[in-house]
Amino acid sequence: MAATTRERILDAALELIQRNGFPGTTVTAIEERAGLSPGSGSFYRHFRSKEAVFRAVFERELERAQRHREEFERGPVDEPQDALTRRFLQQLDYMAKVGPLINLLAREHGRFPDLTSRIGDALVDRGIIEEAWHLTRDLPAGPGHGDPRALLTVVVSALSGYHLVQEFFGRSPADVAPDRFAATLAALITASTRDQDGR
Amino acid sequence: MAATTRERILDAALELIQRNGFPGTTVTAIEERAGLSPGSGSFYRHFRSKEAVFRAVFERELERAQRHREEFERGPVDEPQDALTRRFLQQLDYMAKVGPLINLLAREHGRFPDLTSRIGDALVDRGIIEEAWHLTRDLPAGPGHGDPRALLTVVVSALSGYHLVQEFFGRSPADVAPDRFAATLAALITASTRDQDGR
DNA sequence: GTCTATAAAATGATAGAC
DNA sequence: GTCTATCATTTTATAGAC
Repeated sequence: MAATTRERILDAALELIQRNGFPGTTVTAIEERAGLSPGSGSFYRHFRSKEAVFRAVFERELERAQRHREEFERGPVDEPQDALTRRFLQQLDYMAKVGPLINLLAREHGRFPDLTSRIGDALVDRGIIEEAWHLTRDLPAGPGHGDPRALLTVVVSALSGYHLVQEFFGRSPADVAPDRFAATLAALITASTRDQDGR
Repeated sequence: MAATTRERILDAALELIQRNGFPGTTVTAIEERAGLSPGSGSFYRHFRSKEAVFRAVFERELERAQRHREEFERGPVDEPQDALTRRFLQQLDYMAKVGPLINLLAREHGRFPDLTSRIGDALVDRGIIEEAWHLTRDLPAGPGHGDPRALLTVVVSALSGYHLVQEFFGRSPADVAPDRFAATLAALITASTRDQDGR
């Protein structure tokens, strides 16, 4: 443990920026939450500026996201029918773990465009690629649907939307729990695929 | 036309708060964008405080959202097969129209909890109810799926997610256009429903 | 590495002339 | 209803003692 001051500052900045945004977070508040004397300027022994700490927070969260994704990719997903459901639940779990990064994005997209596009690569694009991989593996005959790419878009949109609605409003659309949501999404995919297979 | 100063201030505040958030928007910047002398304080002849103008902006956007929804509900949706696709495209269009409100939410949820829950009622809950209504009407035998409520959650999540990803990153997941997305989502629903009907 | 003290700028808000 | 001028406060950031 033994968190260094630098780490406590990063924790404090992440927490506060998630809640209040970048302009809404003062250096004084960060110092206070990090256990430093508020207004003392001790912050500046560790970071050059407020923007510098934001970028450092961002980098740390992006690395965490990479690590979560790696352990996620090693997870066992080999069963035939329920594989999709479990896969979707894992994706939701992953989104919850990288929630801080998504919150930073939701608040500050536009302020630091360079960072925004890097989140896009890390979350959405890698999410798409990985989902494509698992869909082709988990479905009996692969995605037999007419437009596999659009199918991916639907899946990624549904997972993202479910997470974000929960994040913004504190509850899911229609108050349906994650497992119920995931099972229904999986059922839609498999039913449609079977249908298109011409059974 | 002939926008009053009050309306120009509301426009300026909406624009700036969407981009920079509430704490990131200064009264001076609002004045400048509204054609007033920046830093003059003329703003305060029209609004008591920065919070007051935020609330006024919010109310105006909420009223606009209600109006958009009313004309939306009067739209003709009576064809059998493509009705769902067109319905989903209308929903996406509606989300684009109430985009400002969604942006205010994404940025400032948590700062004004009373306003957040009102957006939730107006957008998500009314969206759910209306979607339920149209699903039961547009599908041949009604939603034959095993869990109609979870199906609604999937639909609303997918539509919300598609919109928000586009909002945050400037492009849809996997770069699939709205009509392709809507058609695929509709195909999923109808295929699944037929399947459950036991044909 | 943290503190006190403080500089320099920005910001929310007000007073009063026109 | 808008302007100039201004105030009080907050905020970013620095200097120097310990």
